[in-house]
Amino acid sequence: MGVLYFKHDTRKFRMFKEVSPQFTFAEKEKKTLEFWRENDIFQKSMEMYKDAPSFVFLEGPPFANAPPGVHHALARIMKDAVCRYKTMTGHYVHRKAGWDTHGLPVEYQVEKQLNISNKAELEAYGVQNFIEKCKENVFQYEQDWREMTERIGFWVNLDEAYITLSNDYIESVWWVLRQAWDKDLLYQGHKVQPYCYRCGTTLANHEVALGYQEVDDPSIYVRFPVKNKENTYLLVWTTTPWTLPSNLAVAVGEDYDYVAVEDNGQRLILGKECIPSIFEEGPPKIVDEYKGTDLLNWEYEPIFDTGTHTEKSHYIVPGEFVTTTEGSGLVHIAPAFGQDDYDIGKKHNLPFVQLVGADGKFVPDVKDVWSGEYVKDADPQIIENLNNRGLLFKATQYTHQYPFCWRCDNPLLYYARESWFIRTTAIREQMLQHNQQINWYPEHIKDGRFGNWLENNIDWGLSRERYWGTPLPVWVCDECNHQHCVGSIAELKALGEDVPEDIELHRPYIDDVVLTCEKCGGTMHRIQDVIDCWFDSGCAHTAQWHYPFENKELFEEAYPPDFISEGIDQTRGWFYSLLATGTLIHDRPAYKNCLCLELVLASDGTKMSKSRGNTVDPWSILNEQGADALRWYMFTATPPWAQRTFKIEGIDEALKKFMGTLQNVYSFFVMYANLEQVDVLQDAPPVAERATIDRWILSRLNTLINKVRDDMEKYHLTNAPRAIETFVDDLSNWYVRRSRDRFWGAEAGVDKQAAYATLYEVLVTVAKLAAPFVPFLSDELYRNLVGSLNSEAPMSVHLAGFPEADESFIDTQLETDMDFTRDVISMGHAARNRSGIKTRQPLGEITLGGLSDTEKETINRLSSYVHDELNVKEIVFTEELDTYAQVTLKPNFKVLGPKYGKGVQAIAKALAAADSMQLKAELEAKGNLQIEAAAEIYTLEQSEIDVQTQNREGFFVEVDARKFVALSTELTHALRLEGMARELVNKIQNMRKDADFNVSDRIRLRLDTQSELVAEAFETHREYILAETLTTEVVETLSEDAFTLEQKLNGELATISVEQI
RNA sequence: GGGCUUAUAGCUCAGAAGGUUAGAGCGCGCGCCUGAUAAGCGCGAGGUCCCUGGUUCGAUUCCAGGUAAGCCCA
Repeated sequence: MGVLYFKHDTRKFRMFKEVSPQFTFAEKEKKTLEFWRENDIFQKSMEMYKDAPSFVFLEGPPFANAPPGVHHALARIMKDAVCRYKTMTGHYVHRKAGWDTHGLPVEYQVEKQLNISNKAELEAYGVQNFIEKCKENVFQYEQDWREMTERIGFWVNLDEAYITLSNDYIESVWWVLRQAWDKDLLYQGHKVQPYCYRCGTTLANHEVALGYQEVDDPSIYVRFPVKNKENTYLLVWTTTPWTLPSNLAVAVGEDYDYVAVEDNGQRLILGKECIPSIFEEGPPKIVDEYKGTDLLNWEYEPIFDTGTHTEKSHYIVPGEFVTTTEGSGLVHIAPAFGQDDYDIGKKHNLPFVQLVGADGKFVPDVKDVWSGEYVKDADPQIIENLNNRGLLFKATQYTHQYPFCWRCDNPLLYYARESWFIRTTAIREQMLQHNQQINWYPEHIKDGRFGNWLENNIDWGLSRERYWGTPLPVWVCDECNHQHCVGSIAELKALGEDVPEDIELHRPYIDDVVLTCEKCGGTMHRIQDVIDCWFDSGCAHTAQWHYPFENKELFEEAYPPDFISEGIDQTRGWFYSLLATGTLIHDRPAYKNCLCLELVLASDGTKMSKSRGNTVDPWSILNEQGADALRWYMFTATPPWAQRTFKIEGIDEALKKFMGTLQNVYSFFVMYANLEQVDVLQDAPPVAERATIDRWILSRLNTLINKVRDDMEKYHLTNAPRAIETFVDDLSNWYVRRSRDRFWGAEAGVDKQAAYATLYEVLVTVAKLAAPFVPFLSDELYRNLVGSLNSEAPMSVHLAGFPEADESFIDTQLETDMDFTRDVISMGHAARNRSGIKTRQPLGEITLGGLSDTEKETINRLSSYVHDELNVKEIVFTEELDTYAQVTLKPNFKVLGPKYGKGVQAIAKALAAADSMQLKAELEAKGNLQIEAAAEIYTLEQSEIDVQTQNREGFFVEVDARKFVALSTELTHALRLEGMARELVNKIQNMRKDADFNVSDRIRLRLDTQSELVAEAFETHREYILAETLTTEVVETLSEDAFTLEQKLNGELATISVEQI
């Protein structure tokens, strides 16, 4: 590894690099990127902490089959700030990049690209060709991702990324599955799942959620003839007529009331509460009543031929899910379709009748005309058939939410399929325990959304009947049905026949591998399924290291990862899959800190989507305003876990408000330090000897350091930069504004040196504090400020340590005092505004009222700021509040509430009714006052009373809740002269600028006026005017080239000429 | 339908172990400044703290029930 430090050999006075006023942040950032690249700054930042405590960030792998959007940028920015902060606080930060590659979304894209729409066409195209296309597809936009990642400043190890399609990764996933197998947690079962016949696959839950649509389905009531009860029918409701041929039972609610009613000479059995919704034209005659339990085991005639079975079927069973809020209170049960149905079937040992094939069509066994028909198309025929046979009672339409395949938009069928499962229910308790050990940001995820999800855990349906994924490594013996789960490539080769040395662990290659059965010596073939790609990424904590085949030590150190961060939608996705696998194989939490990110909405507050056309291309921002502005906006506008509406104006604001201000303070500093040739490292006075305002800003700075560190340790990535922003505003608009003349033109000396040293220290520290958030700008500042002076310092801010507060600089009292003083000044400004007298005109006196003794002291101590800011000669305190303000007395509720309870309201009323000034006088005279309220006498101490002030008519007074600031607007002749002098300075300065003089140019000045006031002002304040304007000569005549203007000064005329010397 | 979250100024957000005059930035209006400024500064107007009940001397804050929005799940 190369040099870590700046490369100066000598320490002598150095200039800072000039800061050009012509720039764009985006351009400057590109140069910084180059610097990082050329000097391997990222690698160095890892290298230098090689032996430091490690901090492991685990990257949630994105798919590179679509270009990255702003929400990806959000995630990467958050991840980066944490990693940079951890690096700067002395950690070796693992941050391997990762790519997610498997899964149905990829297959779907490739199918579209190849114009394939079902499995048969795909098989015809060739599985091998198909998966090769998938491989290409998943890296289609990798370059975009890399470029965005780099440009945005996300330091992540892209060159050693883990990739879920690699053999190494798959092998680790196999190993994980084998662990589950050995613990008997991997099993084959039957489960009703949402199934798309077109795609030929079951869908994961979150996929189902993508496709709910409101549709009209048939809603029919069917008569099931009851056995042994003449002319009696069960009235059964369904919205899926196509499942009726597979009906095997009817469920009732045991506690519900049922009735037999007479209808057209027939007796119909139905739920009592269902009568109004079914018989809209009027209630029928009730001829009998039953409890649900009375109906149990009643048998009925099958309405379709379901074949012959040994198991009993077609009778009434109890069902907890039965409701009477819709339907008839009698629920049709077809165990092959619907989870509740399946469970009932299992419980009551019903036969399993599935008259629908995997292609979504009725199987040929169905004797009726709709054999071979797609089930949804058969609905009308079935209804007609029932009608013809007199079994249909009523048919209407029913509008409800029904899931559709998000890929092909076909309705999903709930359909029992053979599937492989991980018995996560067996490790639920451990998962819950581990969840308790995770720090969630925001906290409520732990016991809210995520905790609830874990509580309701069901076994993980793992298998997918697809092509592009990690193959499920289970082989089955053709002879004896023995099953075996392979856990490594070595094992595969040991058990397999002629396994190619470089076998690729994907279909179709892996399907060709035949194993020899350990039990019977027979031939074993792999089951055809691949696994849920959530399982892939869920193994990342382990598989990214190719553990346990490699990196054993590294893994031990790196598990569990310290930090992950993804969208909150990953609660049931990656957050869960990591925890499940982590619990399964390591029985430890899978991560320590999880930062959940909320959705990024478009500027109109709706979801960003391509179809709406309201997406934002990150590049449009990166090229325009730059990465730092985007980052700053992301951090400060909204907490990461709150939904944000993405507004470009917000980025402009970040640019102006924060970056612009910081940049300006920085260029101000560099400009004058160079101009005045100040060696800031030389003779920096001890802090205790510096000016009050220096000590103030240094106190603020060190308080800020504590705050930022504290926030960052708690992953409050919004509070920290917001605090920095406030600080920078104070720095610019108070420290620099109030100290400007100490930097420019002041005599060399301790105070000037102190000002430069202070501002320098502050800027360097701010650069470091801001480095995790705005890595570009902060590095530029740092490199110029530090690199120009100090050859011993690390060559980038990202190699420098994070600031640590020097507690001895923190003076909380001073900070509070300054706040108070600024508050008074602000009120003074308001009063001046009202008076309409501009700040440049000095005023004689300002009167402050309502201040405590300590507050008066504070103002006295910091009086120079009040004088300067408000341009007043004297500060006067008064006790006569009522001269300037209306005064009311209020009880101090916080104190008196607990003391008198109900009495406070009465006291408040009494105080309001009484004469405030009289009471106040009494209070001041005696130290307390007595008041009668609600027939009781209360004695109130001074501390129990709040004296409040309100504005009294009069435009020069500014009042807040308890104090006021009043300006004396009387102008004496002396004040007028001084105001005029400042007016002169102002005009001359403007002329210097208009004439394009350099800041440090000395000038000759000519003043020609008939106004006695102007002439007198000039004479009286001659020295001041000349000094301010760098005038060395005042002359009667000037050359013709001199810049001359006729000016109006507070209404007086004068002709002013200036000329460079 | 269930779970979780959110609701404070036109917009984006702070905030308060419950205390009676609720803050900031942007935007808007007025003014100032124009030799640090992708300009800056100051000041001002702008609020039923979503609604309804309850607890309390006192609720925007706590509790319950609604309403609306979002996410997740059905």
